Amino acid sequence: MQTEKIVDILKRVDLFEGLDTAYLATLAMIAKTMRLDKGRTIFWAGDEGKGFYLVQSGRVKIFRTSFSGKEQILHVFGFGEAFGEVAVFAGDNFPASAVTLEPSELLFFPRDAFRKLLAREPDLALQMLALLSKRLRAFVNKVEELSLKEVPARLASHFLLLAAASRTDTFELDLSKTELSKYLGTIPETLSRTLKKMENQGLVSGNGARIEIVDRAGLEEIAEGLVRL
Amino acid sequence: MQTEKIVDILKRVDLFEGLDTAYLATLAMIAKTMRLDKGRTIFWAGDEGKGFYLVQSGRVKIFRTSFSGKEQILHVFGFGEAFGEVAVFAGDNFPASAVTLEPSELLFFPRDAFRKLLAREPDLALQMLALLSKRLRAFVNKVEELSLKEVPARLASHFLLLAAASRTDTFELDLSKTELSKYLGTIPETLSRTLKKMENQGLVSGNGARIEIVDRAGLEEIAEGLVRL
DNA sequence: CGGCTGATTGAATCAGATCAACTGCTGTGG
DNA sequence: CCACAGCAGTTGATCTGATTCAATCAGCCG
Repeated sequence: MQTEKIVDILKRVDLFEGLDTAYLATLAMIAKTMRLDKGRTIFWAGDEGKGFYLVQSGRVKIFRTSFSGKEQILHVFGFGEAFGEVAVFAGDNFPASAVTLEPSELLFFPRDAFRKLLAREPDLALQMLALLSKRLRAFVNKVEELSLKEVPARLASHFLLLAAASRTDTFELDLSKTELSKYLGTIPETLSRTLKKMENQGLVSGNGARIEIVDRAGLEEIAEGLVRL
Repeated sequence: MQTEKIVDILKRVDLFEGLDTAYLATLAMIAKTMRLDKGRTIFWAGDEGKGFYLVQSGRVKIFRTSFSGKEQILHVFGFGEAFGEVAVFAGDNFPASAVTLEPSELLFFPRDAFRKLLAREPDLALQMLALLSKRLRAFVNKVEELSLKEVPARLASHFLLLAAASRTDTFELDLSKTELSKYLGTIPETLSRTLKKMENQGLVSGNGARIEIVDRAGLEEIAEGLVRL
Protein backbone atom coordinates (compact mmCIF):
# COMPACT_ATOMS: atom_id res chain seq x y z
CA MET A 1 0.00 0.00 0.00
CA GLN A 2 1.12 3.56 -0.60
CA THR A 3 2.72 5.41 2.23
CA GLU A 4 0.32 8.37 1.88
CA LYS A 5 -2.69 6.17 2.28
CA ILE A 6 -1.26 4.67 5.44
CA VAL A 7 -0.45 8.13 6.79
CA ASP A 8 -4.09 9.06 6.25
CA ILE A 9 -5.15 6.15 8.36
CA LEU A 10 -2.60 6.81 11.08
CA LYS A 11 -3.85 10.38 11.39
CA ARG A 12 -7.22 9.09 12.49
CA VAL A 13 -5.78 6.79 15.14
CA ASP A 14 -5.77 7.81 18.83
CA LEU A 15 -2.36 6.36 19.37
CA PHE A 16 -0.70 8.67 16.88
CA GLU A 17 -3.00 11.66 17.05
CA GLY A 18 -1.23 14.96 17.01
CA LEU A 19 2.11 13.65 15.80
CA ASP A 20 3.97 15.39 12.99
CA THR A 21 3.23 14.12 9.52
CA ALA A 22 6.95 13.55 9.14
CA TYR A 23 6.88 11.00 11.94
CA LEU A 24 3.76 9.42 10.62
CA ALA A 25 5.49 8.94 7.30
CA THR A 26 8.34 7.17 9.05
CA LEU A 27 5.82 5.01 10.80
CA ALA A 28 4.03 4.28 7.56
CA MET A 29 7.31 3.19 6.04
CA ILE A 30 7.88 0.50 8.64
CA ALA A 31 4.28 -0.73 8.59
CA LYS A 32 3.28 -3.87 6.74
CA THR A 33 -0.29 -4.45 5.57
CA MET A 34 -1.99 -7.78 6.22
CA ARG A 35 -5.33 -9.09 5.00
CA LEU A 36 -6.94 -11.93 6.89
CA ASP A 37 -10.12 -13.95 6.56
CA LYS A 38 -12.51 -14.48 9.43
CA GLY A 39 -11.29 -16.80 12.13
CA ARG A 40 -7.60 -16.53 11.30
CA THR A 41 -5.02 -16.63 14.04
CA ILE A 42 -2.73 -13.60 14.22
CA PHE A 43 -0.66 -14.96 17.07
CA TRP A 44 -0.89 -17.46 19.90
CA ALA A 45 -0.29 -16.84 23.58
CA GLY A 46 3.40 -17.53 24.12
CA ASP A 47 4.54 -16.44 20.65
CA GLU A 48 7.44 -14.07 20.52
CA GLY A 49 6.26 -10.48 20.36
CA LYS A 50 7.90 -9.31 17.17
CA GLY A 51 5.82 -6.22 16.88
CA PHE A 52 2.36 -4.80 17.33
CA TYR A 53 -0.73 -4.44 15.17
CA LEU A 54 -3.23 -1.80 14.27
CA VAL A 55 -6.74 -2.64 13.07
CA GLN A 56 -7.49 -0.97 9.77
CA SER A 57 -10.77 -2.75 9.21
CA GLY A 58 -12.63 -5.68 10.71
CA ARG A 59 -12.39 -6.87 14.30
CA VAL A 60 -9.96 -8.91 16.34
CA LYS A 61 -10.48 -10.74 19.62
CA ILE A 62 -7.77 -11.19 22.23
CA PHE A 63 -8.34 -14.17 24.47
CA ARG A 64 -6.97 -16.84 26.75
CA THR A 65 -7.94 -20.48 26.75
CA SER A 66 -7.97 -22.76 29.78
CA PHE A 67 -6.87 -26.38 29.71
CA SER A 68 -10.46 -27.50 29.61
CA GLY A 69 -10.93 -25.37 26.52
CA LYS A 70 -12.98 -22.55 27.95
CA GLU A 71 -12.18 -19.25 26.34
CA GLN A 72 -12.05 -15.88 28.08
CA ILE A 73 -12.12 -12.92 25.71
CA LEU A 74 -10.03 -10.13 27.16
CA HIS A 75 -10.62 -7.51 24.49
CA VAL A 76 -12.15 -6.93 21.12
CA PHE A 77 -10.37 -4.38 18.95
CA GLY A 78 -11.87 -2.56 15.99
CA PHE A 79 -10.88 0.21 13.62
CA GLY A 80 -8.01 2.39 14.74
CA GLU A 81 -7.12 0.35 17.78
CA ALA A 82 -3.69 -1.08 18.48
CA PHE A 83 -2.91 -4.38 20.14
CA GLY A 84 0.17 -6.36 21.02
CA GLU A 85 2.10 -3.21 21.81
CA VAL A 86 2.84 -4.39 25.34
CA ALA A 87 5.25 -6.93 23.91
CA VAL A 88 7.10 -4.12 22.20
CA PHE A 89 8.13 -2.65 25.55
CA ALA A 90 8.23 -5.63 27.80
CA GLY A 91 10.31 -7.31 25.11
CA ASP A 92 8.81 -10.71 25.70
CA ASN A 93 6.06 -12.97 24.48
CA PHE A 94 2.40 -12.35 23.87
CA PRO A 95 0.37 -13.10 26.99
CA ALA A 96 -2.77 -14.00 25.03
CA SER A 97 -3.88 -15.12 21.59
CA ALA A 98 -5.38 -13.03 18.77
CA VAL A 99 -7.90 -14.18 16.15
CA THR A 100 -9.95 -12.22 13.61
CA LEU A 101 -13.69 -12.13 14.19
CA GLU A 102 -14.32 -10.90 10.65
CA PRO A 103 -12.30 -10.48 7.48
CA SER A 104 -9.81 -7.83 8.56
CA GLU A 105 -7.00 -5.62 7.38
CA LEU A 106 -4.19 -4.97 9.81
CA LEU A 107 -1.04 -2.90 9.89
CA PHE A 108 1.96 -4.58 11.46
CA PHE A 109 4.76 -2.56 13.09
CA PRO A 110 7.97 -4.50 13.72
CA ARG A 111 9.43 -4.06 17.16
CA ASP A 112 12.92 -2.81 16.43
CA ALA A 113 11.98 -0.14 13.95
CA PHE A 114 9.33 1.14 16.29
CA ARG A 115 11.61 1.27 19.29
CA LYS A 116 14.07 3.40 17.42
CA LEU A 117 11.34 5.79 16.43
CA LEU A 118 10.10 5.98 19.98
CA ALA A 119 13.52 6.95 21.29
CA ARG A 120 13.61 10.06 19.14
CA GLU A 121 9.99 11.04 19.58
CA PRO A 122 9.04 11.74 23.21
CA ASP A 123 5.48 12.79 22.36
CA LEU A 124 4.84 9.36 20.98
CA ALA A 125 6.04 7.82 24.23
CA LEU A 126 3.68 10.03 26.19
CA GLN A 127 0.80 9.08 23.95
CA MET A 128 1.51 5.44 24.48
CA LEU A 129 1.65 5.99 28.21
CA ALA A 130 -1.85 7.38 28.05
CA LEU A 131 -3.00 4.43 25.95
CA LEU A 132 -1.58 1.87 28.33
CA SER A 133 -3.06 3.74 31.26
CA LYS A 134 -6.49 3.53 29.72
CA ARG A 135 -6.07 -0.11 28.98
CA LEU A 136 -4.95 -0.77 32.52
CA ARG A 137 -8.03 1.01 33.73
CA ALA A 138 -10.19 -1.20 31.57
CA PHE A 139 -8.61 -4.27 33.11
CA VAL A 140 -9.22 -3.04 36.62
CA ASN A 141 -12.87 -2.85 35.67
CA LYS A 142 -12.81 -6.28 34.09
CA VAL A 143 -11.27 -7.86 37.17
CA GLU A 144 -13.90 -6.23 39.30
CA GLU A 145 -16.70 -7.37 37.05
CA LEU A 146 -15.50 -10.93 36.91
CA SER A 147 -14.87 -11.33 40.59
CA LEU A 148 -17.46 -9.13 42.18
CA LYS A 149 -20.46 -9.32 39.94
CA GLU A 150 -22.67 -12.16 38.84
CA VAL A 151 -23.59 -12.81 35.24
CA PRO A 152 -26.81 -10.73 35.17
CA ALA A 153 -24.89 -7.73 36.48
CA ARG A 154 -22.18 -8.17 33.87
CA LEU A 155 -24.71 -8.48 31.09
CA ALA A 156 -26.67 -5.46 32.30
CA SER A 157 -23.46 -3.41 32.45
CA HIS A 158 -22.63 -4.42 28.94
CA PHE A 159 -26.06 -3.43 27.64
CA LEU A 160 -25.87 -0.07 29.34
CA LEU A 161 -22.46 0.48 27.83
CA LEU A 162 -23.68 -0.35 24.34
CA ALA A 163 -26.72 1.86 24.77
CA ALA A 164 -24.52 4.75 25.91
CA ALA A 165 -22.30 4.26 22.87
CA SER A 166 -25.20 4.28 20.43
CA ARG A 167 -26.97 7.13 22.28
CA THR A 168 -30.28 5.32 22.09
CA ASP A 169 -32.07 2.60 23.99
CA THR A 170 -31.96 0.31 20.99
CA PHE A 171 -28.75 -1.17 19.69
CA GLU A 172 -27.19 -4.13 17.94
CA LEU A 173 -25.02 -6.57 19.82
CA ASP A 174 -21.43 -6.03 18.78
CA LEU A 175 -20.62 -9.74 19.07
CA SER A 176 -22.43 -12.97 18.38
CA LYS A 177 -24.09 -14.30 21.51
CA THR A 178 -21.54 -17.06 21.75
CA GLU A 179 -18.65 -14.61 21.57
CA LEU A 180 -20.40 -12.29 23.98
CA SER A 181 -20.71 -15.07 26.52
CA LYS A 182 -16.96 -15.62 26.32
CA TYR A 183 -16.34 -11.95 26.72
CA LEU A 184 -18.52 -11.87 29.84
CA GLY A 185 -16.67 -14.87 31.24
CA THR A 186 -19.56 -17.33 30.99
CA ILE A 187 -21.08 -19.80 28.50
CA PRO A 188 -23.80 -19.47 25.83
CA GLU A 189 -26.42 -21.38 27.83
CA THR A 190 -26.13 -19.08 30.82
CA LEU A 191 -26.22 -16.00 28.62
CA SER A 192 -29.35 -17.24 26.88
CA ARG A 193 -31.12 -17.93 30.16
CA THR A 194 -30.09 -14.62 31.67
CA LEU A 195 -31.32 -12.68 28.66
CA LYS A 196 -34.63 -14.52 28.76
CA LYS A 197 -35.07 -13.68 32.42
CA MET A 198 -34.41 -10.03 31.67
CA GLU A 199 -37.04 -10.11 28.93
CA ASN A 200 -39.57 -11.80 31.21
CA GLN A 201 -39.06 -9.11 33.80
CA GLY A 202 -39.60 -6.40 31.26
CA LEU A 203 -36.12 -4.98 31.53
CA VAL A 204 -35.16 -5.41 27.89
CA SER A 205 -36.69 -6.76 24.73
CA GLY A 206 -34.62 -8.56 22.18
CA ASN A 207 -34.87 -9.66 18.56
CA GLY A 208 -31.81 -11.62 17.63
CA ALA A 209 -28.88 -9.24 17.83
CA ARG A 210 -31.18 -6.22 18.25
CA ILE A 211 -31.74 -5.28 21.88
CA GLU A 212 -33.97 -2.59 23.31
CA ILE A 213 -33.73 -1.33 26.85
CA VAL A 214 -37.23 -1.09 28.27
CA ASP A 215 -36.60 -0.38 31.94
CA ARG A 216 -33.31 1.46 32.22
CA ALA A 217 -33.57 2.10 35.96
CA GLY A 218 -34.23 -1.55 36.63
CA LEU A 219 -31.31 -2.58 34.47
CA GLU A 220 -29.03 -0.20 36.34
CA GLU A 221 -30.02 -1.74 39.63
CA ILE A 222 -29.13 -5.17 38.28
CA ALA A 223 -25.83 -3.87 36.94
CA GLU A 224 -24.90 -2.53 40.35
CA GLY A 225 -25.90 -5.70 42.10
CA LEU A 226 -28.50 -3.91 44.19
CA VAL A 227 -31.24 -6.18 42.97
CA ARG A 228 -31.16 -9.83 42.07
CA LEU A 229 -32.55 -10.95 38.76
CA MET B 1 13.52 14.31 54.79
CA GLN B 2 16.76 15.27 53.13
CA THR B 3 16.92 15.23 49.39
CA GLU B 4 20.02 13.02 49.38
CA LYS B 5 18.31 10.32 51.38
CA ILE B 6 15.38 10.29 49.01
CA VAL B 7 17.73 10.08 46.04
CA ASP B 8 19.32 7.03 47.64
CA ILE B 9 15.96 5.37 47.80
CA LEU B 10 14.98 6.36 44.28
CA LYS B 11 18.17 4.78 42.96
CA ARG B 12 17.00 1.41 44.18
CA VAL B 13 13.61 1.68 42.53
CA ASP B 14 12.87 -0.07 39.23
CA LEU B 15 10.87 2.84 37.96
CA PHE B 16 13.81 5.24 38.10
CA GLU B 17 16.67 2.85 37.61
CA GLY B 18 19.39 4.15 35.35
CA LEU B 19 18.32 7.78 35.44
CA ASP B 20 20.84 10.55 36.00
CA THR B 21 21.34 11.58 39.58
CA ALA B 22 20.48 15.09 38.48
CA TYR B 23 17.00 13.98 37.49
CA LEU B 24 16.61 11.96 40.62
CA ALA B 25 17.42 15.06 42.63
CA THR B 26 14.66 16.94 40.80
CA LEU B 27 12.33 14.09 41.56
CA ALA B 28 13.37 14.05 45.19
CA MET B 29 12.59 17.75 45.40
CA ILE B 30 9.00 17.30 44.36
CA ALA B 31 8.40 14.22 46.56
CA LYS B 32 6.58 14.46 49.86
CA THR B 33 7.11 11.88 52.60
CA MET B 34 4.11 10.36 54.39
CA ARG B 35 3.97 8.05 57.40
CA LEU B 36 0.83 6.01 57.93
CA ASP B 37 -0.36 3.52 60.54
CA LYS B 38 -1.73 0.13 59.60
CA GLY B 39 -5.17 0.14 58.02
CA ARG B 40 -5.09 3.77 56.92
CA THR B 41 -6.76 4.83 53.71
CA ILE B 42 -4.48 6.52 51.19
CA PHE B 43 -7.24 7.17 48.69
CA TRP B 44 -10.65 5.87 47.74
CA ALA B 45 -11.80 4.68 44.36
CA GLY B 46 -13.18 7.76 42.62
CA ASP B 47 -10.86 10.26 44.31
CA GLU B 48 -9.11 12.71 42.05
CA GLY B 49 -5.69 11.41 41.06
CA LYS B 50 -3.50 14.25 42.26
CA GLY B 51 -0.32 12.27 42.00
CA PHE B 52 1.22 8.89 42.53
CA TYR B 53 2.92 7.09 45.40
CA LEU B 54 6.04 5.06 46.00
CA VAL B 55 6.31 2.58 48.87
CA GLN B 56 9.36 3.28 50.98
CA SER B 57 8.49 0.79 53.69
CA GLY B 58 5.50 -1.31 54.69
CA ARG B 59 2.82 -2.64 52.35
CA VAL B 60 -0.23 -1.24 50.60
CA LYS B 61 -3.21 -3.05 49.14
CA ILE B 62 -5.14 -1.80 46.12
CA PHE B 63 -8.69 -3.09 46.01
CA ARG B 64 -12.25 -2.68 44.83
CA THR B 65 -15.34 -3.26 46.92
CA SER B 66 -18.68 -4.49 45.63
CA PHE B 67 -22.02 -3.19 46.84
CA SER B 68 -22.45 -6.23 49.00
CA GLY B 69 -19.14 -5.41 50.64
CA LYS B 70 -16.98 -8.12 49.15
CA GLU B 71 -13.46 -6.94 48.54
CA GLN B 72 -11.26 -7.88 45.60
CA ILE B 73 -7.59 -7.11 46.13
CA LEU B 74 -6.04 -6.14 42.81
CA HIS B 75 -2.47 -5.66 43.96
CA VAL B 76 -0.26 -5.54 46.99
CA PHE B 77 2.69 -3.17 46.74
CA GLY B 78 5.83 -3.30 48.86
CA PHE B 79 9.19 -1.56 48.97
CA GLY B 80 10.22 0.24 45.83
CA GLU B 81 6.94 -0.17 44.01
CA ALA B 82 4.88 2.68 42.62
CA PHE B 83 1.11 2.89 42.49
CA GLY B 84 -1.47 5.39 41.35
CA GLU B 85 0.69 6.47 38.45
CA VAL B 86 -2.01 5.62 35.94
CA ALA B 87 -4.01 8.60 37.15
CA VAL B 88 -1.03 10.80 36.40
CA PHE B 89 -1.32 10.08 32.68
CA ALA B 90 -4.95 9.39 32.22
CA GLY B 91 -5.59 12.60 34.13
CA ASP B 92 -8.63 11.26 35.91
CA ASN B 93 -9.70 9.59 39.10
CA PHE B 94 -8.35 6.57 40.92
CA PRO B 95 -10.10 3.42 39.73
CA ALA B 96 -9.58 1.58 43.03
CA SER B 97 -8.90 2.26 46.70
CA ALA B 98 -5.60 2.05 48.58
CA VAL B 99 -5.11 1.11 52.23
CA THR B 100 -1.96 0.30 54.22
CA LEU B 101 -1.59 -3.30 55.40
CA GLU B 102 1.15 -2.33 57.84
CA PRO B 103 2.62 0.88 59.20
CA SER B 104 4.13 2.35 56.06
CA GLU B 105 6.21 5.19 54.72
CA LEU B 106 5.33 6.53 51.31
CA LEU B 107 6.67 9.11 48.91
CA PHE B 108 4.07 11.20 47.13
CA PHE B 109 4.74 12.74 43.73
CA PRO B 110 2.30 15.47 42.71
CA ARG B 111 0.95 15.18 39.20
CA ASP B 112 1.87 18.52 37.67
CA ALA B 113 5.47 18.57 38.78
CA PHE B 114 5.94 15.04 37.55
CA ARG B 115 4.41 15.69 34.17
CA LYS B 116 6.78 18.55 33.57
CA LEU B 117 9.73 16.38 34.43
CA LEU B 118 8.52 13.64 32.14
CA ALA B 119 8.29 16.00 29.19
CA ARG B 120 11.97 16.84 29.42
CA GLU B 121 13.17 13.33 30.20
CA PRO B 122 12.31 10.77 27.52
CA ASP B 123 14.13 7.91 29.23
CA LEU B 124 11.82 8.25 32.15
CA ALA B 125 8.84 7.95 29.86
CA LEU B 126 10.26 4.80 28.34
CA GLN B 127 10.84 3.32 31.76
CA MET B 128 7.27 4.00 32.73
CA LEU B 129 6.09 2.36 29.54
CA ALA B 130 7.90 -0.78 30.55
CA LEU B 131 6.38 -0.60 34.03
CA LEU B 132 2.86 -0.22 32.73
CA SER B 133 3.45 -3.03 30.27
CA LYS B 134 4.42 -5.37 33.06
CA ARG B 135 1.47 -4.35 35.11
CA LEU B 136 -0.83 -4.92 32.18
CA ARG B 137 0.64 -8.36 31.77
CA ALA B 138 -0.05 -9.11 35.42
CA PHE B 139 -3.68 -8.15 34.92
CA VAL B 140 -4.06 -10.39 31.91
CA ASN B 141 -2.95 -13.22 34.17
CA LYS B 142 -5.29 -12.15 36.91
CA VAL B 143 -8.28 -12.06 34.59
CA GLU B 144 -7.41 -15.51 33.38
CA GLU B 145 -7.04 -16.85 36.87
CA LEU B 146 -10.30 -15.40 38.06
CA SER B 147 -12.37 -16.51 35.13
CA LEU B 148 -10.75 -19.73 34.04
CA LYS B 149 -9.52 -21.37 37.19
CA GLU B 150 -11.24 -22.56 40.33
CA VAL B 151 -10.06 -21.65 43.79
CA PRO B 152 -7.72 -24.65 44.30
CA ALA B 153 -5.92 -23.79 41.06
CA ARG B 154 -5.56 -20.16 42.07
CA LEU B 155 -4.20 -21.10 45.48
CA ALA B 156 -1.79 -23.65 44.02
CA SER B 157 -0.52 -21.05 41.53
CA HIS B 158 0.02 -18.62 44.34
CA PHE B 159 1.97 -21.14 46.38
CA LEU B 160 4.17 -22.05 43.45
CA LEU B 161 4.82 -18.37 42.85
CA LEU B 162 5.81 -17.78 46.46
CA ALA B 163 8.02 -20.85 46.44
CA ALA B 164 9.74 -19.67 43.28
CA ALA B 165 10.34 -16.28 44.87
CA SER B 166 11.85 -17.73 48.03
CA ARG B 167 13.82 -20.36 46.06
CA THR B 168 12.80 -23.07 48.51
CA ASP B 169 9.81 -25.29 49.07
CA THR B 170 9.12 -23.63 52.39
CA PHE B 171 7.91 -20.07 52.66
CA GLU B 172 5.85 -17.65 54.68
CA LEU B 173 2.52 -16.37 53.41
CA ASP B 174 2.94 -12.76 52.44
CA LEU B 175 -0.58 -11.88 53.53
CA SER B 176 -2.89 -12.91 56.34
CA LYS B 177 -5.21 -15.68 55.25
CA THR B 178 -8.13 -13.30 55.20
CA GLU B 179 -6.28 -10.86 52.95
CA LEU B 180 -5.04 -13.70 50.81
CA SER B 181 -8.57 -14.91 50.25
CA LYS B 182 -9.53 -11.46 49.02
CA TYR B 183 -6.54 -11.41 46.73
CA LEU B 184 -7.55 -14.75 45.26
CA GLY B 185 -11.07 -13.51 44.74
CA THR B 186 -12.73 -15.72 47.35
CA ILE B 187 -13.57 -15.72 51.07
CA PRO B 188 -11.71 -16.95 54.17
CA GLU B 189 -13.91 -20.03 54.66
CA THR B 190 -13.24 -21.33 51.18
CA LEU B 191 -9.54 -20.67 51.50
CA SER B 192 -9.40 -22.55 54.77
CA ARG B 193 -11.21 -25.55 53.36
CA THR B 194 -9.11 -25.63 50.23
CA LEU B 195 -5.89 -25.48 52.21
CA LYS B 196 -7.07 -28.30 54.43
CA LYS B 197 -7.88 -30.45 51.43
CA MET B 198 -4.42 -29.84 50.04
CA GLU B 199 -2.90 -30.90 53.33
CA ASN B 200 -5.02 -34.03 53.47
CA GLN B 201 -3.88 -35.00 50.02
CA GLY B 202 -0.27 -34.54 50.97
CA LEU B 203 0.34 -31.70 48.57
CA VAL B 204 1.44 -29.15 51.12
CA SER B 205 1.89 -28.95 54.87
CA GLY B 206 1.09 -25.78 56.74
CA ASN B 207 1.81 -24.28 60.14
CA GLY B 208 0.03 -20.97 60.40
CA ALA B 209 1.62 -18.67 57.87
CA ARG B 210 4.43 -21.14 57.16
CA ILE B 211 3.74 -23.38 54.18
CA GLU B 212 5.80 -26.24 52.83
CA ILE B 213 5.32 -27.75 49.42
CA VAL B 214 5.42 -31.53 49.76
CA ASP B 215 4.30 -32.68 46.33
CA ARG B 216 5.32 -30.07 43.80
CA ALA B 217 4.27 -32.06 40.75
CA GLY B 218 0.84 -32.66 42.23
CA LEU B 219 0.46 -29.00 43.07
CA GLU B 220 1.38 -28.03 39.53
CA GLU B 221 -1.30 -30.29 38.16
CA ILE B 222 -3.85 -28.60 40.38
CA ALA B 223 -2.59 -25.17 39.34
CA GLU B 224 -3.07 -26.01 35.71
CA GLY B 225 -6.50 -27.42 36.25
CA LEU B 226 -5.47 -30.85 34.99
CA VAL B 227 -6.51 -32.54 38.17
CA ARG B 228 -9.35 -31.78 40.50
CA LEU B 229 -8.64 -31.38 44.19
C1' DC C 1 -9.07 -12.76 82.97
C1' DG C 2 -12.10 -11.09 79.39
C1' DG C 3 -12.48 -9.36 74.75
C1' DC C 4 -11.11 -8.83 70.13
C1' DT C 5 -9.60 -10.45 65.71
C1' DG C 6 -8.33 -14.07 62.60
C1' DA C 7 -9.05 -18.82 61.52
C1' DT C 8 -11.70 -22.94 61.26
C1' DT C 9 -15.65 -26.14 60.80
C1' DG C 10 -20.41 -27.59 59.71
C1' DA C 11 -24.87 -27.31 57.31
C1' DA C 12 -27.78 -25.33 53.96
C1' DT C 13 -28.27 -23.03 49.76
C1' DC C 14 -27.46 -21.18 45.19
C1' DA C 15 -25.51 -19.58 40.85
C1' DG C 16 -23.63 -21.25 37.17
C1' DA C 17 -21.42 -25.09 34.55
C1' DT C 18 -22.16 -29.39 32.36
C1' DC C 19 -24.55 -32.74 29.63
C1' DA C 20 -27.93 -33.69 26.38
C1' DA C 21 -31.52 -32.84 23.27
C1' DC C 22 -33.86 -29.96 20.09
C1' DT C 23 -34.83 -25.85 16.97
C1' DG C 24 -34.01 -23.01 13.19
C1' DC C 25 -31.24 -20.95 9.90
C1' DT C 26 -27.80 -21.08 6.08
C1' DG C 27 -25.17 -22.69 2.63
C1' DT C 28 -23.69 -26.42 -0.29
C1' DG C 29 -23.89 -30.21 -3.28
C1' DG C 30 -26.41 -33.80 -5.64
C1' DC D 1 -34.59 -27.06 -5.99
C1' DC D 2 -34.57 -29.91 -2.29
C1' DA D 3 -31.90 -32.52 1.26
C1' DC D 4 -28.83 -32.61 4.49
C1' DA D 5 -24.80 -31.09 7.05
C1' DG D 6 -23.35 -27.75 10.18
C1' DC D 7 -23.48 -24.21 13.36
C1' DA D 8 -25.66 -20.72 16.56
C1' DG D 9 -28.99 -20.49 19.77
C1' DT D 10 -32.27 -22.24 23.04
C1' DT D 11 -34.26 -25.24 26.64
C1' DG D 12 -34.39 -28.80 30.20
C1' DA D 13 -32.33 -31.72 33.88
C1' DT D 14 -28.69 -32.40 36.78
C1' DC D 15 -24.45 -31.64 39.29
C1' DT D 16 -21.11 -29.15 41.94
C1' DG D 17 -18.01 -25.58 43.60
C1' DA D 18 -18.39 -21.88 46.26
C1' DT D 19 -20.90 -18.57 49.15
C1' DT D 20 -23.70 -17.79 53.09
C1' DC D 21 -25.02 -18.29 57.75
C1' DA D 22 -23.87 -19.84 62.14
C1' DA D 23 -21.04 -21.52 65.67
C1' DT D 24 -16.74 -22.50 67.66
C1' DC D 25 -11.84 -22.14 68.45
C1' DA D 26 -7.07 -20.15 68.99
C1' DG D 27 -4.01 -16.57 69.85
C1' DC D 28 -2.94 -11.97 71.51
C1' DC D 29 -3.19 -7.69 74.05
C1' DG D 30 -4.72 -4.49 77.44
